[in-house]
Amino acid sequence: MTYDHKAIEAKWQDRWESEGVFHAVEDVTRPKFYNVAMYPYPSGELHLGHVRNYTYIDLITRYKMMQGFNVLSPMGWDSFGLPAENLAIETGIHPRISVENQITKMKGHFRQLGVAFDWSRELASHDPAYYRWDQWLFLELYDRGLAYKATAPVNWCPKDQTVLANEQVVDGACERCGTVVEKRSLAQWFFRITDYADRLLDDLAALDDWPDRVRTMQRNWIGRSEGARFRISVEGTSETFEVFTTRPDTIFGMTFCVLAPEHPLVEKLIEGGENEDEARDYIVRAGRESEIERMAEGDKTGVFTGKFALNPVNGKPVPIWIADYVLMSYGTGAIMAVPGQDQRDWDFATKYGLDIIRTVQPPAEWEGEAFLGEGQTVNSEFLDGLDREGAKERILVWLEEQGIGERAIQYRLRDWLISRQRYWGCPIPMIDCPECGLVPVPRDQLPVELPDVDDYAPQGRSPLAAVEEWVATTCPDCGGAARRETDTMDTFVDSSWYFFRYTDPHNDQAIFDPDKADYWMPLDQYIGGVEHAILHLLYARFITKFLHDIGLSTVDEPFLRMFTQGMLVKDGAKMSKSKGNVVPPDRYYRDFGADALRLFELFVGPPTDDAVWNDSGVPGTKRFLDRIWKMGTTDPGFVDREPNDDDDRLLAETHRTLKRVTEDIDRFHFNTTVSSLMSLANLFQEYLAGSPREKTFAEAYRIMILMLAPAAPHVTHELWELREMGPMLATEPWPEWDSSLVAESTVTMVVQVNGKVRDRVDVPADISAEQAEELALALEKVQGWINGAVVRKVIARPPNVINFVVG
RNA sequence: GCCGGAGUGGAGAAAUUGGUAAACUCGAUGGACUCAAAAUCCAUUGCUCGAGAGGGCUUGCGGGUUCGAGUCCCGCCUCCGGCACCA
Repeated sequence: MTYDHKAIEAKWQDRWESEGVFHAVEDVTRPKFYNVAMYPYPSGELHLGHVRNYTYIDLITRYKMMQGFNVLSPMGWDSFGLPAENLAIETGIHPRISVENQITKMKGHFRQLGVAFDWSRELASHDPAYYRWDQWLFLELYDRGLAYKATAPVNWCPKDQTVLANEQVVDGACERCGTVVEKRSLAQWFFRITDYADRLLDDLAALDDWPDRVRTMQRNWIGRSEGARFRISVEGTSETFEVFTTRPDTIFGMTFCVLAPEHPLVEKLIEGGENEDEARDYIVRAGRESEIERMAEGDKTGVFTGKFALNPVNGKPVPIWIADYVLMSYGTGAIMAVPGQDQRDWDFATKYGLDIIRTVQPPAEWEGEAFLGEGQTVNSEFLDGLDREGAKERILVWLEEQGIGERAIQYRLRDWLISRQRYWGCPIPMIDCPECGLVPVPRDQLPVELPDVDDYAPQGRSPLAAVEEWVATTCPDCGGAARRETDTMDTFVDSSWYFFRYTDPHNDQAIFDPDKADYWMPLDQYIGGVEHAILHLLYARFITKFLHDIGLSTVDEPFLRMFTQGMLVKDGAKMSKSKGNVVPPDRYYRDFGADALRLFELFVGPPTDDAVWNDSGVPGTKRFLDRIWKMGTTDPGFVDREPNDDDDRLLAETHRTLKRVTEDIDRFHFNTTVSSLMSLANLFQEYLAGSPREKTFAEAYRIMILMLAPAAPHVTHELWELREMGPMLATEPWPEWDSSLVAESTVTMVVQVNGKVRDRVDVPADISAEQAEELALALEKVQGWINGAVVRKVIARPPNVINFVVG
């Protein structure tokens, strides 16, 4: 017996839409619940991996709604970006057209899955009505000095012909296409996220409902180091350079200094020197190599500048070297090298025959290598005898007194490089005027719309640069001829604030109404892939803090509770379009229905873990739904009799299941939610096979339908209506369990002898230790195992277990 | 190298606090129904010794704590993820 899933599912999808069941309106009389799944890139296909995520978000939406919350669950599109643009290069079709087609397709998929979204708030980042506010946000950042243009060595992807943010370089390669990135020195736009490094780090501590691994990843990414920054002068000149160190206590062990090849002082140091040619040669080579190539060589390389630096503590001259193991992008691009206490400096010193002075006393048996452990400070004049912390404190005070340096905190986090030399993104709203310099586009001229181009192919500059009539403009300040910025923004700018826009998606006067944002923010639940643990989640936190600082948001953390779901794996790889192993859900909709598919995706394993797709699972969950359907539709009527033990047990088990299911949903154990419901259905089946059904069954069945509703909404809505159990199920309150029914009256007690299970016996739940012992000792098997020996000890944990220790 | 997480039957897995290891589902085997098949229903299904009654073993490996360990502690192995010349 099977139900007509096609007809039923289509019917309820229509009803939910036409009755606006999931349309959310601010309502101060009810607690709100803001529930968001990360907005997807509109790839056109919703595959089984996506289905898993959206089933989770939908289950929560429906469950919270039944619990009486005013739930907002919106959906939108991360529609700018490279995939659409690359498709345009291939086909010549404008990305807007392909993206909008794909959005239509995907909306159809969401509908077929029965996901409860509030479509009235739909947004798309490629829509000028949306990206206008990206540009506005950019200008707000610019006004406060948090958006700036600077020339710096940047990561360049030669395949995609664009720069990449630090976060988008994985193992030295482009995150998108896997091409090894090159270093290039280019003038680019940055957001000064490093200004927020401290807050981004400190506030992680309060995000208790985030997965620990995500918080750890962010903490490591921000990478806070405490130490000192101080100036070192170059012997025989008036030049100085600055270094950062976490070990100022080892300053007496500085036997040389190293500058990054890109360091601005390098040119002055080598010019006219004995080593000039060799040094120039080295700098050119280092500049050509990617970071991977540098590291692949293994061996550290460098070249002597010919100049000496003076150690500020004792005036001793030490050679200044250039080496690419010092990075221009971290700290000051220059270091004091202390080979005695730093392995990298040790390697370099031994290779080039430089001095090594130990300033921390290693253990007696210590041989070779830098010593990084704790020990007494030695060879360090006024620091001698102090431990690490004592020496650190002492030298910091000394450096500050001398006016040479100060305490400093250094972050691994770099500023966020947001410009891209690509077409399909939000134009940066700036104008370059030969007279006035960089001038922001006045806010009343926003949006700066993306013009059409003939050729999307990247050529090392944005395709926009070829659109002369667009680039040529007038300066808003002086009215003279000027040119527009042709780079577009990283799409992570679009996604760093879209959850604010959902709260007021149609506002054309402001980015959003702060009162509306105040009602909905922060998100009560955010769900997405762990691959966004650093990029998107860090950027979104940064922009939220900024919106807070300029008075638009009352919250400075956007996501109260974060959930990262596992991936769906097939043929040993994550299910994704780029891996070519996606399974579209269509066949499952057709053969088994969305409810069966949803149920299996919930059942397949713990939501946080990766799950392996198994094709025979969906028929299994469909069988389960068919059984539920059969129980509810083939009704022989109820016999009029007093409830018996079977009825009592049925109701009690139903309430126990209700408790378990409620708690499991609350802690995101959706797989056991489903298995509990299956177990209960098995009991129903057993009950129905026994004595004729009494009206207790109707109550148990009603609770079953309510519990199943968030997971399998279509078939449960139909049953609810068919059996005339009430108005629309979606808005029915979540049931509450009766604790007197949940409590067990009889428990199976395990009887152990020397820790081994020897028998089991049913006992009253409130049995005393004495009674339990008496009862257990009387058991034949137990007697057999004790066999006359002395019982030395009895551990009774009634009513669960009793253990006789025999000697 | 550093920082996380994981390892349980043929498969996915379960076991909120240290108290019946393997719930639930898939798969497999046998049976009922059927002319037959599908569907459905019933039974068996961790390994092992035993004709049976029943016993022994079992949560990556080796130790430990405990009356009792998948769960806690110590030492390993393997896999996955993140970071990685970050001074």
